[in-house]
Amino acid sequence: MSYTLTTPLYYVNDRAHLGSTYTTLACDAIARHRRLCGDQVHFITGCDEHGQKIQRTAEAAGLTPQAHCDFISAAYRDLWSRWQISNDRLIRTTDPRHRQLVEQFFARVEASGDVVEGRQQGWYCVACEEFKDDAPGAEDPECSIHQRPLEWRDEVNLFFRLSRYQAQIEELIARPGFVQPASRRREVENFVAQGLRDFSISRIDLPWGIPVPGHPGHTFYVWFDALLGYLTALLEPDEPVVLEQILQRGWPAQLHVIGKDILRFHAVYWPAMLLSAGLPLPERVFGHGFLTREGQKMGKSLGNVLDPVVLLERCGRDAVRWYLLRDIPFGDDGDFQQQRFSDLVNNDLANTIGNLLNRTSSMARRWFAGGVPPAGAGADPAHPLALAAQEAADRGAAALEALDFRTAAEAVLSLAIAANGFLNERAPWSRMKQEGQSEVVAADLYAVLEATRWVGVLLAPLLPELSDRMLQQLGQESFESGTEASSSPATASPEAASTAMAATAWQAAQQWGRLQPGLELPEPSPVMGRLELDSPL
RNA sequence: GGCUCGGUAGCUCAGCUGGUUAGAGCGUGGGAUUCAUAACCCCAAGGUCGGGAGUUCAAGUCUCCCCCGAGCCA
Repeated sequence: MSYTLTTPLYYVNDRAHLGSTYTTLACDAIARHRRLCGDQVHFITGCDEHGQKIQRTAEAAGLTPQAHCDFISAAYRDLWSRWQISNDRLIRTTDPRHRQLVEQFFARVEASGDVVEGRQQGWYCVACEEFKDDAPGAEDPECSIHQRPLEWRDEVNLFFRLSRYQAQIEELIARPGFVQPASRRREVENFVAQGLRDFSISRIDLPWGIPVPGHPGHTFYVWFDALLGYLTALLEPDEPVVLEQILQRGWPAQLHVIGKDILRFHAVYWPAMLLSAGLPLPERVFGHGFLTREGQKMGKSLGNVLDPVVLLERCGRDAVRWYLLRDIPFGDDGDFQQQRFSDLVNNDLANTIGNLLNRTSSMARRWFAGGVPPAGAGADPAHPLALAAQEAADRGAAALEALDFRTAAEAVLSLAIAANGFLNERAPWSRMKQEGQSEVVAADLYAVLEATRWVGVLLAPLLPELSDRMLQQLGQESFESGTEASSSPATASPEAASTAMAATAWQAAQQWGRLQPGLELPEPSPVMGRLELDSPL
C-alpha cells in the first residue's frame, strides 16, 4: 500500500523553530510506522519560499531573495538530517520544476472557468500576505496578529472561484475523519457556513513569486503556490514534470499534518483547488496544537525560544522525541517544561526501560552461560508477559493510526512496567540461591528478556535509535524504518513480494518466543543515559 | 466584537450518553528489596473538578452569565 503524508512546507522567513521540529518529528514517527508495516511511504516536507515577506526579509539582510531562501532552506535540510528525519522528499517552492507544475495546475483551474479578474482594494498585511477584510477606518490600521501597520492596496487580481465549491466543501468537511482532531471540525464548519468567498490568487508588482501564465505582471499568491508543493514533491526528481503523474506517485495523500492555525487553508481552500483541477482529495487533515515554554508563548521578543539545534545537542534525539510525543497530546497545545522533560526521560527511558534491559541481561548472562536461558514455560504464548506484550502491541498500533502518540508511548511503557513488576514478584535473584529452582529462573528470565525485546520492537517507530540499541544488546537485528523502505519490491524476495499477506520483519518480530535460547548476549551497558540538565536550555 | 476549543490533585492529563468514597503517570513522603543506570517493586498524602446562578431525587458531567488561555473570523 502507498501511504503519503506531509508536513507543512515551512515558510523560510526565519530558521526552523521547535514548532516545526515538533510537527516533523510526529510525521516521522508515522512514516516509520507505516514503513515498518510494509507500506510504500512518501513522506514529504519542504519549504515555502515565495512572497513579499520573504522578499523584504532578504532585503533587510542585504541578500537577494534567492540567496536568503537557499540559506534558510539549507538550514532546514541540515536540521532534518540531524534529527534523522526519514523524509523522502524536501520540496522547495523555488524549484524550477515546481513552477512547471504550478503552471499546469493553473491551466486546469483556468480551463474549469474558476479564474476571474477582480478588483481587490483594502488594507494588506505583508506578514500575513493577506488582505484584511475589515480594517478599522482609522488613520494607521495595524494587523491584529502582527501588530504591524497595514498597507493600502488597490489592485486588479485574479480570483479563484471558491464560491462555486460551497456544497462540495461542506460535504467534505462533514466526512467523519477528514478534519482532525474532531474538536476542530466545528470551527471549519462555521467558517464554511458563512459562505465561501472567492479569494485572490495573484498579486501584482511582486517579483518574488511564480509568474501567472498569460497574465503579465501577476505572480501567484504564496498559498496557491505553496500548497501545490505537495504535488511537485511526489514526482520523481528526474522525471519530466507532468501533473497527471502524481496519480502514479502517491496522490492523493493519506494525511496532511499541520499546525492548527492553517487548518482553513488545508481543509477548505486546498480541496477546492484540487476539485477545480479535477484531482482527488487528501484523506485527512490533522491540525495539531502549539507548544509553549514554561507556560509562556515562545517568541523572539520574550527571548525564550528553544532552539532545536541546542536541544538536540544537549539532550539527544531520543529524549526530545520521547518527551514531545509521550507527554503532549497531539492535537492539544502543550507546554515544554524542562523539569518535567528530564523527569520523564529519566524515569521512562533510563529507569523503567533502560534499567529493565540492563538488570535482566545481566542476570541472564551471569547464571545462564552468558546468554539467553532455556525458554521452558517462558515461551508459552499464554504467559502473562506474552499477553501483556500483545496488548501493548495492539494498543500501540491503534494509537499510532489515530495519531495518538501519547497512548502509543504509554502502551510500550506499560509493557516495561509489567516486566519490571514480574521480576520483582518472581525475584530470580533469591530463587537462584535455592536448590532446584534454576529451571524456573530460566523460564522467568526468558520471559522478561522476551518482553524486553518486544519493548525494543514496539519502540521502533517512536524512538528508532533507542530501539536499535536495545535490540543490539539482545542480539537482534534492527529494523530499517528510515528512508529505505524495508519492504521495497526490489529488495524483498519474490515470494514475499507476490504474497500480499507477507509480514514485514517488524511484524514478524511481534511473535512471542522469537528470542533464541542460548543466544549469547553482549555485556550490557546503559542504552539510555540519564539527563542531567544543570542549566536552562 | 463573533465563532471554536480548553480551564479537574504541585505538574501533564483520563473521566462515554448526569448516579456508589473524582482516577492515572510524574513530583513529594514512607516501606520493601539488592539482579540492575542512587535504578526496580509496594503503600500513602494531595483536589469545595476556573467563579457564580439555575435545571434535577442526583452535576466535574446539562443550561445561562462571568473570568482566564489558545486558535480562527472580523
